[in-house]
Amino acid sequence: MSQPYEESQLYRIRHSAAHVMAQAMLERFPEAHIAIGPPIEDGFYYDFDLPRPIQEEDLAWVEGRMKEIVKGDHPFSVREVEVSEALDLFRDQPYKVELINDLVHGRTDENGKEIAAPASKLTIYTQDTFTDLCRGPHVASTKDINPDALSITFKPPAGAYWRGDEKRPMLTRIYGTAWETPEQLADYLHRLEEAKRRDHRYLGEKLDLFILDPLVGKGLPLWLPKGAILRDTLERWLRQLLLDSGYEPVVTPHIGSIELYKTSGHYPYYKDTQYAPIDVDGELFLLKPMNCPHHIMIYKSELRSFRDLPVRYAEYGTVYRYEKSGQLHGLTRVRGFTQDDAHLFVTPEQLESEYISTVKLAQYVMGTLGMTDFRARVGIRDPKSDKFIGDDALWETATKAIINACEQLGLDYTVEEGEAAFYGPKLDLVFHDVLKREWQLGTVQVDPNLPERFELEYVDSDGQRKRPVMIHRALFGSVERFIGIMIEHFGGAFPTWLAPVQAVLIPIADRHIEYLQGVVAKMRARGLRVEVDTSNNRMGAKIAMAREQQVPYMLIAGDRDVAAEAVSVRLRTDEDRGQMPLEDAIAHIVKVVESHALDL
RNA sequence: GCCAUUGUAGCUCAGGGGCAGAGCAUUCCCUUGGUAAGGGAAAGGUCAUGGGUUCAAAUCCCAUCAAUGGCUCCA
Repeated sequence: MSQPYEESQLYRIRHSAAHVMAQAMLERFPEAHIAIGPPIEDGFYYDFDLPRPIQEEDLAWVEGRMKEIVKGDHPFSVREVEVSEALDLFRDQPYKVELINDLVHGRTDENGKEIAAPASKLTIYTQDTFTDLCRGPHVASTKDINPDALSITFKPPAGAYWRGDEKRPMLTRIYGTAWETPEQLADYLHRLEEAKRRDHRYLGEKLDLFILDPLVGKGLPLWLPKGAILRDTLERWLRQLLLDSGYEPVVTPHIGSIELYKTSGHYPYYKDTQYAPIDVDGELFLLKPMNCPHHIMIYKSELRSFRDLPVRYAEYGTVYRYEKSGQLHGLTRVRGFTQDDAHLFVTPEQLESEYISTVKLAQYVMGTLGMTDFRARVGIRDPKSDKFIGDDALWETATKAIINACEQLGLDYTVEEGEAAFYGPKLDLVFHDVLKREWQLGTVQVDPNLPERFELEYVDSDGQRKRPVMIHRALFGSVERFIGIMIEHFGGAFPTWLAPVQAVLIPIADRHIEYLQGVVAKMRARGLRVEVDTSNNRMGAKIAMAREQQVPYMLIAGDRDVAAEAVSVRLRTDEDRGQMPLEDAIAHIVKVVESHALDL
């Protein structure tokens, strides 16, 4: 288990399967050019430059042919060749020639990564009739690939730029998946199904949470009442938490003068993702792409004493960013979104402890929601890039403060170069969702640069004017994205305190409706969100529908319950709690809601 | 934005040059049923939009718009 993926048998199987796919593809498309085909998580792919678009029939044929080749028991043989021989071997394959030249001239490897030294020898692997430039490793023989644990038709073909560069040709990428046993393949396909069932776009519609309407505009979600109450509940909770933690709410407008963003330095960095400026009487305004400059101006509105610090301003700030149409995706990638944004202005001495308590707050918030599968990523600047402003000393102390905080918090963190914000280094909490995709949610950033640019000051105890440090932080990141991820995390079965409908009251016959309407009044008076199902369905159908909607509690009432001032309690988990006195049932649900419990 | 695919009722989808279809949802009627969907009827459509080919287009062709899977980028 501790063996790295790259050294595992599964990795070899997938790498070898990619070669088998390339062989079959070249049989189907003899004039195709082949690019690269590495193993990836859960499978492999190979990129091709094809003479025509690939059809489903082609994929089916190639998959069938792959299984034949695999059964053929062809050994994978490796041979070391001179550069000249390699160039000759692959003279009809321009992508391979480019790879060879980059390797021998010591520029980059097949992944586009820089390499330390030029390669003097190259290796080629051959199975059956197919030879590929490859560093290996491979399985001994094609028979080590289980034909019943192999599929390339499970996923549609995709476009991919040669070497990931949007200026280079668009190739056709064919994904495959391969496992050691058919059971593992079935398991994987089942996982994909499960991910589909949890997809927030599917659940968003099924649970009436939000819609995206082309007439409104793409990437601009509309929150339906049920989605809005969930969002509002989440926002109110965090707002109160922030008030309790010494934050002050502020409110800022949706557009701002372009001069503001030129001063902050945002303008050149965000140019590509901004909407065109709005001309108002000859003055240019931008739809707000971020909130920080506005909060800075609030800080600047009066002279600050060291006694005032830390100043903590929080806002649900809606920002607008132009995203290319192809990358819009449900709630997780939109063009107008709301950050749970806050900016803390602290003295250099306060930085570390304030930073630590901010990260702790983020951990508390995620812990309460039961979303705890995180990794910590420290993003520092890439010294070779010009994407980062400010001088080295400021960056160094800011970066040190973050690393120190991580150490003190005992976080398991990685440091990644080039991942910083343009104004300072940051710690991102990267969440792993059910598909094992990574999402940056919370971020806590140290910014020594904007205080410089805006000439922020405070008067210290010695009467001297000094420069504060800023912390930019968001715990959810984007409320839209966060809720999208939350929908998938819970599969729509939200903790009771967040569930749009917390209980459905189900009468067994119409004569029980009146009793349940009394129950509704009582529960609503306790702040619960409940509904009576007065539809003309049988009880079984009402239960099925409440289950579909993932309503946590179903309170059923018939003659026996009315007579006993009780309800029969059933949970969305199918657990039957039996008859409970009405007051007990209500008290239990109120307790679950107020404690933000994850269990019912 | 780029490559590929798709767009038919509110939703999920069938149909594929010659009368517009089903299930669920909606409305109404019957049924009043004790823990995963009782029965019947009605209503619902410029087949994404615009142009073209044809005696005839939802169906074939072109363009546009949107969605989906990827790539690149990102909260």
